[in-house]
Amino acid sequence: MIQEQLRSALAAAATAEGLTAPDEIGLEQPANRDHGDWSSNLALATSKQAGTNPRELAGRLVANLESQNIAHVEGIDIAGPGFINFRLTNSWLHDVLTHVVETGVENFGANTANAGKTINVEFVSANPTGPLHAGHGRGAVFGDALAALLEWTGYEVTRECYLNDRGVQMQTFADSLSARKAGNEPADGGYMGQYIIDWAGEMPDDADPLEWGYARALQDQKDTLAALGIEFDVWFSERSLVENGAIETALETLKERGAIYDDDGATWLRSTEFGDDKDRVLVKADGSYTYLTPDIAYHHDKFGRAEELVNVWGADHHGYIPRMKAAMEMLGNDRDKLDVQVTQMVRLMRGGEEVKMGKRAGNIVELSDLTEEVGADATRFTYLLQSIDSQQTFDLALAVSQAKDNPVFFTQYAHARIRAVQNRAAEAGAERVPLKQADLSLLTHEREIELLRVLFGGPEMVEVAARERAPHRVVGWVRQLAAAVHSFYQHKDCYVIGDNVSPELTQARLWLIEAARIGLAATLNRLGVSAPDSMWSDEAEAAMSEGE
RNA sequence: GUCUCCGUAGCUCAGUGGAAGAGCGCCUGGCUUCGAACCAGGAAGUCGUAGGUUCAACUCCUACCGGGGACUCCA
Repeated sequence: MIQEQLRSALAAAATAEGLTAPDEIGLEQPANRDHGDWSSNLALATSKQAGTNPRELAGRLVANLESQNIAHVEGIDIAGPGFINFRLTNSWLHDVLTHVVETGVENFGANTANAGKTINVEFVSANPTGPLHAGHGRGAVFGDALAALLEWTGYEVTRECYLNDRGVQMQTFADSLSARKAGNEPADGGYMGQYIIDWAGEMPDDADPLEWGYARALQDQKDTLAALGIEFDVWFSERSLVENGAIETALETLKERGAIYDDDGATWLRSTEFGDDKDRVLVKADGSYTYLTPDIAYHHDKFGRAEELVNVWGADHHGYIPRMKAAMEMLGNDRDKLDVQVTQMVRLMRGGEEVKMGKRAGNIVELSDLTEEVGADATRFTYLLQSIDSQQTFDLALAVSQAKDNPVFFTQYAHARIRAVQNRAAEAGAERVPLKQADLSLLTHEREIELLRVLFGGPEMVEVAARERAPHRVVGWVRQLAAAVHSFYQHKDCYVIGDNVSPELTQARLWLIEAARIGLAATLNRLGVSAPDSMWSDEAEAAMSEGE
């Protein structure tokens, strides 16, 4: 690709000047087009080494670069403190179009940087004692999109959900169901939601409340997740850790390593020795485990199944990270291979007013209600709009609006518009010729070039987004591509078919929009959002054709 | 008090040490020939404050200010 060409040319120029170029020569696409298509800081980075000022060094480097006659380069300037700016002919972007079409929707943006590596992404992991709420939704969609993003870079990904299916909260849940079944209020600290009453009503008389309730809650969560297109490869039961002795084994191992001690009748983990701010109880004075203990065994188990682990946790669990990392280190795992992604809170708004109440669960809004109200596509896309590091305001009214201030609509509409043009071309008899026969050099309009420029950035976006564990970057990019599509589509000089458009130009533009469509569809697919061929609902379409 | 996330345009938020961004809102313009749920242009910034590192800091480091969250032998 173009970067490699430019980098090797820069490296050669540096060598000719007797300089040692940095391992990674700085090269970027300046935001400001006046600064050329590509810009390098090589002279700035090596001027000290050269013992001269950056601009003078840049002058010598440019003289050398010009003598190299680099492909696609039509001019090299020196700017500012000593940047070397390359101006390129459009031909380099025409190569991009070909490349995009060749990779197709399946492989657009994909790379193999992590091929052969296994990674386990654990997310949701909500107690199986009730429905998922809107807060879970953010972690659920983030985790699923992150998993897809990691697959995009070659990882073999396991999507996993941990089930806290033993312990006191399960008993509390069962007791609450029993109480409601008997027509009583749950005891203090019990589950008070309306769903407990509903479920108690469904529960057969002879059912074991704990087992029946567990199955009921789990099914509810699975249905909610399925409606969002989320499926797990592994549902990992905490009970299995008791049954196979993994918890006892982990405790034994920690004991052998001197990582635990007894005090006050309880067993403590020396987590302060590995970065925690206090030691943690593993076995309480009454002999039962704390929440942490099975979880340690669980994470240790995951390390046996994947090279790298990612956990998606809510902000309320951030304090839990140091003790888990400490425990993993004490069990001989690489703490840096456990990456915990923390999602900040979500506020739900509807037309400027905060939404706090759900239909069934009372003081929480259920994820299933949210999905039903705004649809799976808008739910996913909206959750993914922002970095998980920022608190989010999720506006339900905006998510369903059919206007460009709704990013979901704006982006999907770009895909539908391309389909509309392609259909119109087909109706007009403009059959797309094979790519090799199309004259892409006709694509010179500013809007066309901008589209190609954005498409070029796709693969790098994927690299960065995966490295940063940041699906929201994918969303940002696809919105940018959608904007470029709308801008191209709208421009009077950029019609794909028309009396003023030569058949050759029509062909080039048909391929251009197909490339853009590939970029949109590939990216939306990875985000788990559909790339529709039409924005009209079936009913609206039916109504229209009846009206004709 | 400790930990953590956030602080960038009026609002909601992007921003990978390199030359300040998007959408909304506001102002202006664009469908009597195409494809206006859209597009184009404009106004709007002490990047919380103060230091430090660097040729270069919104970005890294330190301290402070303001806001959210977490700090159980709960889960």
